Amino acid sequence: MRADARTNRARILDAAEAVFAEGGDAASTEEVASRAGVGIATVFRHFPTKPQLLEAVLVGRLERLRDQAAALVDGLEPGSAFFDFFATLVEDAAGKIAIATALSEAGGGAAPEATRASGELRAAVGKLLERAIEAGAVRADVELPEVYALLVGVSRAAVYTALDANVRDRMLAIVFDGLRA
Amino acid sequence: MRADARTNRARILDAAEAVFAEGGDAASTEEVASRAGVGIATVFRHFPTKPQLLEAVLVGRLERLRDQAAALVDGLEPGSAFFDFFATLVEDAAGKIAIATALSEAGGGAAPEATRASGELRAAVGKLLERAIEAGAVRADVELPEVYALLVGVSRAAVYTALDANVRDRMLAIVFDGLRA
DNA sequence: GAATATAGGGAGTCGTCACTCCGGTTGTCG
DNA sequence: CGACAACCGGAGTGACGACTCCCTATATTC
Repeated sequence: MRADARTNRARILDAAEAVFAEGGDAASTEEVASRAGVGIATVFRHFPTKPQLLEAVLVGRLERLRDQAAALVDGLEPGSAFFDFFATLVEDAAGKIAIATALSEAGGGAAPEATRASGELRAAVGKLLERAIEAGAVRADVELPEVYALLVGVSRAAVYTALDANVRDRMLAIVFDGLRA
Repeated sequence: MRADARTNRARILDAAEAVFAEGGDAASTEEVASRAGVGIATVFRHFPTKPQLLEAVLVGRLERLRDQAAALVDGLEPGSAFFDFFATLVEDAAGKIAIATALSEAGGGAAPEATRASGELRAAVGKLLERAIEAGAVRADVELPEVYALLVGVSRAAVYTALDANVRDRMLAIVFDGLRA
């Protein structure tokens, strides 16, 4: 692969992430191309169909989240590691439709890479949850599926209602209380 | 207004509700028309633009929810009235993209009717919450905005993750615990 | 039951968007 | 530095969806 091809690919991915974060997947490919400073054909050469471009963005996001979660697993406090990850993710999701979509599109489509990445993130969150339960910071009868669902739901709420930070924190506090007591 | 016009209008609204519930607002107007058993032109005569059709569906849903909430206010137990409404709404939202959208689109667009209906629903939920707090079923420091945000979020989670009933109930239980303790 | 306004239907129109074709450009390797 | 392959860009193309035009059909009114 030639050098300019590699940098263009990266530029396209960055632009696509920004564009889809703002406009959702309804945003046009042409918008992505112009934001990346390349022609449309270049976008389609790197990602032959729009779903494939969306998948690439999705996988990037999921892997970054997975790495964040994995890094926190080896951190010090299991309890705050779990809650911090939860809160950070929701905070990041505000204004970024794509993150919420990334979370929930978990293997819904027939995109193998996305399914894999989603599974890995889920596993990383599972580890975080497990440690938090062992440390007594989360109720023992809480399981991964409902935690994941809450993560998805609260993220989407943050995206779709123009939530100011205050309300968002109060909402998180309620959910966290439910996870603890 | 002629009789057939009235029945056609109702048929279109019903069809639109079903179609948009399944496919989201990306579903085509032609699909709505054929499901209603009328021509496309008829749909456009009653609702001159697609946003207006969407708004009409939205207002219908919001008003029905508002009525449900209002009916529960005069019911017997304030605590279970609140939690029942919450649970019922989330249950109904599963598989119906439109309900979740209806909740969150709350005055986002410049649609006056929708804004009004959304405000009325919000007020009805507010009453429900107020009574529940007075009865000691919900913590006193909980306020409407975060409750509404949770309603939106949990509904969307139910829609976008293929949530089975079991996980959905466990998720609700966590949120309810957070609202109580 | 005839006259008339009102409503319906389906074949268009127009714009948009995903995707392609081909002539020009540029990195790379001997 | 020159030649070749890899890459780029932008003007197309085809499909699809929102919306319109106009002729036909039906409800209403006297």
